[in-house]
Amino acid sequence: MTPATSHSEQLDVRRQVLDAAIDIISREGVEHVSMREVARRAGVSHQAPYHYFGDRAGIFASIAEEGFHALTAEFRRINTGNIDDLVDKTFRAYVTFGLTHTGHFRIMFRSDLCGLHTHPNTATQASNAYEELLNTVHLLTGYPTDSEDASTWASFLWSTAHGFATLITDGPLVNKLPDSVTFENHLNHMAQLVASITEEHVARIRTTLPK
Amino acid sequence: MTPATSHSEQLDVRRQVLDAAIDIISREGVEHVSMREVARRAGVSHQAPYHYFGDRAGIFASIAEEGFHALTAEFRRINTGNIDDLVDKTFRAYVTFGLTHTGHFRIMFRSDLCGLHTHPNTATQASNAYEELLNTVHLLTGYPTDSEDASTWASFLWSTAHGFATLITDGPLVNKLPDSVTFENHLNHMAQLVASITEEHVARIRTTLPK
DNA sequence: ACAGACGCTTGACAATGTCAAGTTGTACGC
DNA sequence: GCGTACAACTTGACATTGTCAAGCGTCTGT
Repeated sequence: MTPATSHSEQLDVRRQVLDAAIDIISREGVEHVSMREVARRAGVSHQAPYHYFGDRAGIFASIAEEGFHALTAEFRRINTGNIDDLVDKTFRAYVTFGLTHTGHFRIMFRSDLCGLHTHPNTATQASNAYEELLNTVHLLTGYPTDSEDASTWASFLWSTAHGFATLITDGPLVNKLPDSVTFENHLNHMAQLVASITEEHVARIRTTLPK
Repeated sequence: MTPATSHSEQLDVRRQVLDAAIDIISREGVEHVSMREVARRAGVSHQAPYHYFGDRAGIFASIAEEGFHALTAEFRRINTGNIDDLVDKTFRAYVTFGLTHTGHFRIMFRSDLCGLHTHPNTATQASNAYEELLNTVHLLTGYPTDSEDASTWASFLWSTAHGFATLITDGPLVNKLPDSVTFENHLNHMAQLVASITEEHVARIRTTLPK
């Protein structure tokens, strides 16, 4: 309709398309994201999104890229602060991220929606997140970041937090708790369990392999 | 074309539709499952699947139902056998299930595809799996299956295995391992880590809370 | 002044999910 | 033996979708 050429609106369309998609994903699920609906919400024609994202997978790749970038920042913030309770903080941060950025989270691990090797920028951001988690493991255990032990530990931490966040956001787990248990309580107990279990093990490693 | 009324083909269409969908999901991802394609593969008209499943979500609900049923059977088999190495066996069984039944696994935790409260049979099977895992926790720790501690532990085991399986089947994790680490190795180390970490903690609980 | 890019738009196409309305065989009550 | 009812489909239609193709106006550099 209107030409919409004012400078302040230049990149607005890209942002609005992304936000529309993120909103739909978090409310209704990935399947309800359509090119034409996000275009409609951004107030542009059904082909405008193609200019910025190439195709539907391109939108998802951009969302995943944002997501990994934000997650990396969280990990880094934790690692560069007070390093007490690293496991507890990282676990909570991951789960909280999944709950507060559901629109991103639901995309980030869907290789069928945005193949990492066809979207290298997304792959880079995913790598960065994993690298930062290896750093967490290093701070926690002392293992060098390129060691096999470190990758096992990083997988353990990521898997545990990822599994919990997934089951909470999408899975059948949340309804299966005893009535007395609120979600907050459950998260607290899980974070505590993972942290204590991990730190016991780390302490034992440190005594058998001193320095 | 042909009438196809022989008795042996009575429920064949239902099965063939399901198998076609499962095959597509595991090979190409959920998004590539279409009513018309599964009908085509089953050799029937594009409306035939509606007779058995109602709508697209109905197909996914049936697949998830099968998946939870099979997973429950695995858990039960482990719990009723030799109860040594319960954690290791359960972890491996879960991850192996995800890898060998990818078509089912990718659906089972997608509430956007088949809402559990609109598909009660699926919800029942999901509950059964969780109950059996609570039983695992009971055998492992002695906690009563309806206790808060048991649900925390069940969530821990499920989350860890689920997260790992998800990251391996769909996530960016698998490419991030050091070159020297094969998948088999990684699974072995993870299973061992989770098992040892858990059993250390269980042993400590048992000494502080005797009997 | 003008070529080319950027940021869109309009138009078309095949494919999809689903509603509505048949059609065909089989089972069962009477 | 016949009608009714149901199961297991089929055919047809419709709006909506992802994407290709081509066009249009505005800015930018030369």
